[in-house]
Amino acid sequence: MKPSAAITPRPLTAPHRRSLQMGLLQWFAEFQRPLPWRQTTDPYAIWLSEVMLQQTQVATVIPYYRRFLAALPDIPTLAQADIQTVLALWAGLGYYRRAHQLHAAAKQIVAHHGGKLPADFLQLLKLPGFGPYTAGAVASIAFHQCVPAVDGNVLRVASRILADDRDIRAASVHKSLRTAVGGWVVKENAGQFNQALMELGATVCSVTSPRCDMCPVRPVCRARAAGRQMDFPVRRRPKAKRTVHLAALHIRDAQGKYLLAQRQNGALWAGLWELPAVPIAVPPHTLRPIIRLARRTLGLEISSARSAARVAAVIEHVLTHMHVYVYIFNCSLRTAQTSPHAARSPAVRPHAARLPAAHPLPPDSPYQALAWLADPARVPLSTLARKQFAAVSAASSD
DNA sequence: GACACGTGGCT
DNA sequence: TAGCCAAGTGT
Repeated sequence: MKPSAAITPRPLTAPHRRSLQMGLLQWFAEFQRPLPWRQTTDPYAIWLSEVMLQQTQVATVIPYYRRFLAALPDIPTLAQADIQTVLALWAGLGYYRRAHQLHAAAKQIVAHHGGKLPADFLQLLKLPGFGPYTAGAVASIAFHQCVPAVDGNVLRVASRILADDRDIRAASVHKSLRTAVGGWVVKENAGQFNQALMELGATVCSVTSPRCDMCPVRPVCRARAAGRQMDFPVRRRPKAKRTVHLAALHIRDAQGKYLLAQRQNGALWAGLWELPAVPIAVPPHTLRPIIRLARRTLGLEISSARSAARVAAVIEHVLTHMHVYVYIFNCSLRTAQTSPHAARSPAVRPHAARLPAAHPLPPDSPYQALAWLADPARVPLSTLARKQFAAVSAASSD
């Protein structure tokens, strides 16, 4: 059977929902791991554990959690502590923004909430470092609010229970699953229920080898019923990187200055400088076909005297979403354009215009400015641009 | 929606 | 081994 199109899975039936709730709570009561933050009802301690556990494994967190709580046992103490002290306690855990935000939130709590965590999901969400997960976890575990706490484990568990064939990586699917799980939460026992779901994901419903034989939720799991527990969650195959070819122009004036181009704001590499380049469909052999493109998209009149010039260097650069090949040509401008002249295009920014001899650009150019620069290192360069200059200087020293 | 952010563990 | 992933958030 062809996999169905990605649609919102139908909700659990009421009997299945009740079976899930009871099975999970009983299982959790019996089999939960005795973790330090499960021995407390202090909202601050619970908050601290939730922040430390973000993208960080339980075993790593435990010693940091103990040490931090011993040194800074409550919110006022944390709020008064020097940030250096906080960071020293966090050192080695990673994601240091969490420590800054924890500290900032403590200060806000002292200033605006009398030193106590607000006992409400939406209030918590306003504090630094509280996203939907942490606000849900603290609201339900510390304050018994009936809200879901959906982390990576819960996403996986819910995806399997519902046999959800949508891409688990999409934020829209996270949101949809948060809503679904919100309908499962046991009102009187929200904190226990949420922790049970996470614990199930961490210890039974694992990524690579779900142990369905010991799963309390097996009777309601649609993936298991179909014998397809390994088919969920569905992860979109990372899109194949598209390949982009660029012809870049290595142009120097009589003083040896480089002609550089500054990327448009909002574009890839926004505001950074590089050799002026034009996109081309296929790897080029000679400069000839580039000349017309340069005139149209860069406003540059390339001399046709060297139109048979070959590629001087090839750069390869890989980004998250594309594979870039840059073919560098050594070329020169027609004489009229090599002489300095003032910027007159509105596309040229004032500071660029102060640079010696900026060039005007067509309105739809991928660049916001062109300028002659003696030393490219003095302007911000993308990694790709650094490769360009490395290649150019290597080629010219041959 | 795509990325950056840190570190450790696993296949 | 080169990714992938772990109790995510902010931009």
